[in-house]
Amino acid sequence: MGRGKIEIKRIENSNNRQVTYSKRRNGLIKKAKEISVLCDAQVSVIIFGSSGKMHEYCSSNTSLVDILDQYHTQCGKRLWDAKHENLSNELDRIKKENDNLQIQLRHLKGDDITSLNHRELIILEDTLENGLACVRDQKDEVLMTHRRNHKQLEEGTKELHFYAQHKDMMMAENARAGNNEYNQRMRADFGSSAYRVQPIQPNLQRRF
Amino acid sequence: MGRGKIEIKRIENSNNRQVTYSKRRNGLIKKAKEISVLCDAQVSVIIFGSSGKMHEYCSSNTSLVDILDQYHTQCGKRLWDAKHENLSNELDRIKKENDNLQIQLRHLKGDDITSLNHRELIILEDTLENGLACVRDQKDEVLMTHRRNHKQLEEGTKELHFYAQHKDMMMAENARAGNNEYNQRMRADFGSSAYRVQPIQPNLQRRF
DNA sequence: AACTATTTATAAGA
DNA sequence: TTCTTATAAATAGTT
Repeated sequence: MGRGKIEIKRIENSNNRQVTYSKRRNGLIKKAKEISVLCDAQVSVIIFGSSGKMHEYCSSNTSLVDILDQYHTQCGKRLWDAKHENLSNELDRIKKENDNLQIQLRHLKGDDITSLNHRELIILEDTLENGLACVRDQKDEVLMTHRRNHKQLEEGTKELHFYAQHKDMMMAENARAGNNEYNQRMRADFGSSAYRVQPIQPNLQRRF
Repeated sequence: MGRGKIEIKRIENSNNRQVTYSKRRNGLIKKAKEISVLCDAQVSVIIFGSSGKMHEYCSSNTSLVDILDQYHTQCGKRLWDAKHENLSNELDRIKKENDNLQIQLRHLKGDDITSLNHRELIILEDTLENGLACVRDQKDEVLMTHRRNHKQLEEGTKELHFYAQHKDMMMAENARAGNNEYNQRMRADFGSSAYRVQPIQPNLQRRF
């Protein structure tokens, strides 16, 4: 449609090609608009020229995302690349796993167990008994550790009292002998952190 | 371009609209092919008619996915990224929930509890005791139901024996009296499923 | 689905 | 690029 007929094959003259591209691109988009209005159709046209620049048309009653959604629904092709598919599958898998865990958890808490048979109830009971035993052991363990710490603390205190008494005696004796250097060393030793009584830690207090 | 000029607005006659759609759709796709060949362009055309059926053209040197990738690169519009992001977020959320459940579950089974403090151990112990109580109640319940069923079965059997004895007596008596019609009816009655002893169901047997 | 009178698109030239 | 215009192509209405 023009001054002369042309063959439909790549236009070798780059200038001509660019001009034709520009004209026909407008024509194509005009046609797309027309069909969408005349026939109430949803149309998407995306064109990249050889320069790489993009031009797009999408009918007014919709959006490219809508159209691609429909595309996906209708032909089942996996446009939403591998990433999407993988994510989607993993989500499904994890949701199922989640449901399973929820059920197990409820069973262990004694909920929703009316559907279980005798064998399953026995397994559940065993699991709970075992868990309970472990928890009680651990509770004992924590208690013992606490007692041990407490005892050590008391022994430390006794020792401190012993040294303190000792110090008083020695200092009194040395004061009489005029040995001031010794007194200073003793003061320094007993003032150091190694012999200082630590208060019980607040978080330990809270635990018991 | 036809016998008469038309206004570019929705064709109200549905038959005309359908015909025009079909013609113009072919025209559009032909034009798309031509521009892609003549000008070395990448073209994608997607059309949904009012019936909802899809038609598609994509230039031969490429694919829709390629074109959408380029679209994405070039205009930075998110298109399906929003969806991707949603999926990704949900996946993270559910994974976290899953981890939590796994930890709770392990704790209830008595695993990984060395990090728990005394207060937490007590809560865990309570939960386990409560669960155990529920499970034992349910076990009892199942057992009682079974016993009740068993008893009913036994009573049924006794009853059957009574009728069977009764039948023998009656038949003997009637045989002496030559009443064959009565005997036949009795045999039919006691042979019917209503009085047949049901075997204990295999799945019930397996449960106990 | 074919036909065809007309309209529309566009190739080549300016 | 844009305008012009001769001509090819598309298509509206008809059969």
